[in-house]
Amino acid sequence: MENRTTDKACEDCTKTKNCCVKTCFIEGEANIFQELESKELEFLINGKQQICYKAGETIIKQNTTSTFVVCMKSGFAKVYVEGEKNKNLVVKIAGNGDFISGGGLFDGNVQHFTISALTDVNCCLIDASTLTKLFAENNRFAIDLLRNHAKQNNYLLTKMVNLTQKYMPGRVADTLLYLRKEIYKQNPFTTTLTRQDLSEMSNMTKESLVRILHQFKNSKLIKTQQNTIEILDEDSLLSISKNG
Amino acid sequence: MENRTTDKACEDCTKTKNCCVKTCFIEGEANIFQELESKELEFLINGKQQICYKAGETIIKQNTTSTFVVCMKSGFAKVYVEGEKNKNLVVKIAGNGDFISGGGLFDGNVQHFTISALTDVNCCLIDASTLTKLFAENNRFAIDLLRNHAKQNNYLLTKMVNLTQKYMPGRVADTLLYLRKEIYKQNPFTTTLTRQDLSEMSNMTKESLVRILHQFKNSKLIKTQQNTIEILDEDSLLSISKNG
DNA sequence: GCTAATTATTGACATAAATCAATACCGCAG
DNA sequence: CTGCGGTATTGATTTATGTCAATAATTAGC
Repeated sequence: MENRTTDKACEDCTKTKNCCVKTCFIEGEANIFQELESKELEFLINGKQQICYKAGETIIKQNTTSTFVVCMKSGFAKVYVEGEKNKNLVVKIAGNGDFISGGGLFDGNVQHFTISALTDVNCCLIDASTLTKLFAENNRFAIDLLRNHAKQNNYLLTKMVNLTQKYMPGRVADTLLYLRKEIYKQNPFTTTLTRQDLSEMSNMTKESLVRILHQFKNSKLIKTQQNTIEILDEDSLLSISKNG
Repeated sequence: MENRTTDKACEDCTKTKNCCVKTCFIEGEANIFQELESKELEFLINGKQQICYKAGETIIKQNTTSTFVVCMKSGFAKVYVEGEKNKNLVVKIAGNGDFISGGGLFDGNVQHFTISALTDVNCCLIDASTLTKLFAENNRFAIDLLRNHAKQNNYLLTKMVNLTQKYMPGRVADTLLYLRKEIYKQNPFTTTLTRQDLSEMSNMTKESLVRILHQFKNSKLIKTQQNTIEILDEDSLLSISKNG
């Protein structure tokens, strides 16, 4: 838990205690706090730590023990598993409002993935014990947490099938569509992900990824300029994703 | 939910209402009911259906809508995702006491995998609404369910990395060790899984699986006789699993 | 108990994708 | 502006694994 920095936004948040949980997680993927009453939120807020990370910093390190759950306030982070032989598998990109549980929570407290900041990241660390204490008062909150876990489960299942049963072009198409639709939500999107990162999302070498991007470019499916990618023919990418 | 049969065990259970949840899930993987009080168990038992399936029958079909959670009482079932092009991926084998949630529970009620009986199976179907009603009375139960989901999550994460980052021998070694340690829990074990099933657990073609088994046999790592497999050199298999 | 139908095994070949290697490009420190 | 470290791109080659095809071995039906 080294590498902490405190910027202006964090100071503001500490002062008002009104920023992170209460205000910032309304729109997120999980929207996990919607069921909480004010006093319950207050309880959470008192227990949390709001931390800022610089791009490149490690937020959670795989195989370390911790009981924190990460709530993203701003910025993007990559969630990945470090395999043997220096091979990583990027599981997902976490963005605004995402609630990254799983890991060791409720299961031994050992983190099963590393989370690393792609941009400057402002996030909260909430201790698991704070969460579980709330269950007694508000069981709908437990259901929300379960829903978050179930979604994650189904996401992993789908990803596993995609990675094992599709050829490279299909996997790259998946990665591009995921970034466009789920993460950046705009069409020419600019990313801080390197080709290496993209290849680790798509389960292939960086050389293979580059070649596929080149093919897509030649076929007028996408346009690329350094780290800016524009999807020109979404329908074709979708059909490639469905394995053509 | 067709193909229901009722055998003696089920009749007994219906009479006594003391069999499935209360008695049979003490030793299971999840042991999800340990936190429940008697009257809460009674509530569950009243809402459940105890069903017997014959080997080969489908218990849950992917992409159908249902709100059931499956609790295995006896027998084995395979849990698999049906991908495109008739390619399946066997995610896990469910055995005695296993609690198979995930699927659509808390997330749209659409099943994300198929469960099919490998042997005759005796199991309970419990409606999700029955479970969630219990949360209000007993929040530790929610935590147990969360733990079950978290374990499943971490299992999927590990499996995903294994399937994508290991060569075939490593994947087959994983499959054999999994069956021996987690499922059958004895050394010469006899399985009803076909080579096709084994290959779908290991993400390869049946031909490749057969070849690897043959290699293992030649190297004196295992002994096979039809559907009975004996692991002779567990240490070597473990080292192959760690990628050699 | 015998034929039909699955399932398992083995071999020859094709190919998707990794590896190795070389060069080109870019951002940054001086 | 200039050289340096990392990132990106492209090509040549190797290799792991799938596909196709033929045969053997089991299991199931009559």
